[in-house]
Amino acid sequence: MPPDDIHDIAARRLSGSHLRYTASRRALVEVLSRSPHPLTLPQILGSDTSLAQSSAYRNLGELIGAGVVHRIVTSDEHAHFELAEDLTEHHHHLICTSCGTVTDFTVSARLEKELDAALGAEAAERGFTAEHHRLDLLGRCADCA
Amino acid sequence: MPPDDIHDIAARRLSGSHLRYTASRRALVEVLSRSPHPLTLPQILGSDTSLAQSSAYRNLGELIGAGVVHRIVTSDEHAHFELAEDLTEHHHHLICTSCGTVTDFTVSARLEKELDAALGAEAAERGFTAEHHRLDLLGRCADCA
DNA sequence: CTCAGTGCAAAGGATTTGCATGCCG
DNA sequence: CGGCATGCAAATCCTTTGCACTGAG
Repeated sequence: MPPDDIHDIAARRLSGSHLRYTASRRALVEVLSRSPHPLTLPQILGSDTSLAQSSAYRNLGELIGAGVVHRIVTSDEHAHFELAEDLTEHHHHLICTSCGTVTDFTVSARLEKELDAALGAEAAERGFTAEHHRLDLLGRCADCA
Repeated sequence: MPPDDIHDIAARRLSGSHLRYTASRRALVEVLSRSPHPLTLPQILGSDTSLAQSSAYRNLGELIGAGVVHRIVTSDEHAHFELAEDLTEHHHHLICTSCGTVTDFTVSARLEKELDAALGAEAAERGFTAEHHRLDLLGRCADCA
């Protein structure tokens, strides 16, 4: 999907909640869409000091509420942010327990399907309404090994 | 495995780091071993007010360091604690995005094996040293549905 | 004009840490 | 006796919130 569409979608989802797709919000989506992996708030602000930290958190919150951004919680001190899966594609995370870096990866469609089947059965059995699954691999990244 | 063995193992692992298996620590392990699912610190203290909150956090930290306890981070405000997998058995979590409750479940050995194979391959390809994987199902529990 | 967006400063809240005391070995 | 363990209170630090001001439509 062409990069521009992401902004169109984001704008549409925000307007659904009477929220504007301001330059700040567009910038956040832009940064996240360019990154090959989820980013922490410090990383997001990193270069661009023009946006106040509180505004960044606030806007990410709005974007999350609108289903544009997804927040990933690891044992790392900071949370990590990435675009919602339906704006990218379903994937999983390699999480370095040493430096906290999060990297994306995918598994075969077949395995993915088996997972969904197994999880769906488990959920049904307990009256649990499944929203989505999370499969992460924890360990040491090449740099920290 | 008989419950008592858990304490023996815990004591042994702690002593390896010159740490004592005190009554407080034993109590923490006992509470976690009796619970059918991971607990938050407030839940752990819950009934037993005899242990100071700071000591509970500190002891859980020691137990985690000794590989006796495992800390689970969700988007919930509190972290959840459970016994290390080698003291129980490999399992996964159903996490309620509404009330934060964490419930255990397992999948077939065959699927588990496929997962390990797929994840292992992915890790090897990137020079990532895998420690363990995490497969969770997020959604609404029966009570919150 | 109205109301959402933004920055700054202050508040929140889970978790950690400093320090003095208690207690096991 | 020496050193870990514990309580209490204070400190941390990511994240959220209050408030006044600015700006888009």
